[in-house]
Amino acid sequence: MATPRSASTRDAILDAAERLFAEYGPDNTSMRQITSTAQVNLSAVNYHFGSKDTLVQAVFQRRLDALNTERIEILDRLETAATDQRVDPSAIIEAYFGPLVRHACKADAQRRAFMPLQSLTMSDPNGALRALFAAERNVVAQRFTRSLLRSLPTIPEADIVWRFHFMLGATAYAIMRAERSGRAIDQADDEASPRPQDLLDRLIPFLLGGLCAPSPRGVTGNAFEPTIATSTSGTPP
Amino acid sequence: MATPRSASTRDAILDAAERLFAEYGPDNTSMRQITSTAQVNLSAVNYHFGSKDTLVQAVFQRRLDALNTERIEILDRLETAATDQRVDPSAIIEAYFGPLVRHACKADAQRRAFMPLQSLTMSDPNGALRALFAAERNVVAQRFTRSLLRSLPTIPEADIVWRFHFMLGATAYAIMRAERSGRAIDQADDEASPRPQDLLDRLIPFLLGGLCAPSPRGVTGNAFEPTIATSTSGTPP
DNA sequence: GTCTATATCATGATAGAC
DNA sequence: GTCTATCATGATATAGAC
Repeated sequence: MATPRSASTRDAILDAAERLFAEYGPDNTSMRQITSTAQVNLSAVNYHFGSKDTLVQAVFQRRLDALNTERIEILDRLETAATDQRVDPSAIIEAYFGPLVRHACKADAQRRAFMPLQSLTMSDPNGALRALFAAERNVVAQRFTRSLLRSLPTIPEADIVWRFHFMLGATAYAIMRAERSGRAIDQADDEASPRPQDLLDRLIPFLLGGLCAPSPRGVTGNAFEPTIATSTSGTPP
Repeated sequence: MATPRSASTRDAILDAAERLFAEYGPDNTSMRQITSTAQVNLSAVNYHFGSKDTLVQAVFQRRLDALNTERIEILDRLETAATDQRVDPSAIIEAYFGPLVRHACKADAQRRAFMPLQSLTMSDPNGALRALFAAERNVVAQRFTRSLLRSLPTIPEADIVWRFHFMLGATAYAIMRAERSGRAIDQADDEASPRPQDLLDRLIPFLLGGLCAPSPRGVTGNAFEPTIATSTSGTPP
């Protein structure tokens, strides 16, 4: 926000941190690893980001913004293309999870290994990260939840919200498995990463099947509600 | 294996480590925190477990063993109760994921907060843990995969295997969300934890719907195979 | 078996010259 | 803005008395 002069080293730090975080996780990545990988001075990270926590935050934020922008663009196109407002639910799911999977599996330009960010967000013990993302994630999640509601009028809203979380979990886990099989951050071949489309072909039918599953006996009571707020429901954690 | 004398302090360490790991993750838990919580000496953990890594391993192993034993017992009962070998698939899913969810949400005796172990296993950056669990997990996963195959003859085996992983991811994520909302490790009320049955009532239909979803166009080629090996398929990562 | 005391090391952050 | 040098802290692990 304040002093973006010499964006070069700043971005070098972000890129290096992103690679290393993807491989080892933020906790197991030292600032010295980051700065030596980025070939910048150790103090540069404190100068540009203030602290390691702020750097972690910035790394995640950068990718999350790009991801959500792409997701919203796709959904916009889908909704304007549909004559009525009933978009194919499979396309909605693809619009949300497709960019995530593709980003996660992408071999980035010269560097390899990209961050399965939301996967790591899941398991971070630092609550600050989660809180920071909650706001922005809710905006796009609400868009998608509303679109799914219109597309699947027979599914109760509470089920849509719950199952959206379940879908996220299934996808995140699948991404991690796919990423880990890529291994070895230092290898040079940029195209050996697992094909994201193969994973999506397996994943989307599962997600759609789960999303559209019949609700059992009367479990309409919102025992404890997930965190994506639609219009009515609050956020307990 | 070698020297189980004075199991008291050993178990105290395991219990304390389990609580703290669940709250902060193994990486963000120091041995000093563990030993002071367990009210044992710092050196005791090195004496009993050799290193911190071995302790982490032991903590996970203990719970995983109990979990798998329970799962197999339930599945055994289901299969002997069924006249033919076709068990209700919903019951099979419950047999696998029910104990996991219940364990994760359980308020343990005097202590509160239990570990969502497989959830953390997902995100551990240490490959050793994963490798260690792979063998034992495969044994029970194979049992369940075979049972699901008999129960759902129309679903291709490859889909069963893939979707088993997706189910694991959805469950792990849901557990983490439920656990995190429990918060605060030191509070005294043992029964305030989220009801596991409420979560299961939401989760099982989703899992069943995803598992039984129709397979789309011909994606029978095993592009990259998940790690649970049945009879025919290998394990690429 | 258990403890005190300590060795050894890596981390995040900062001070101050340039 | 960038660097060197350093601080203070907390980590795991070990040596050796009891």
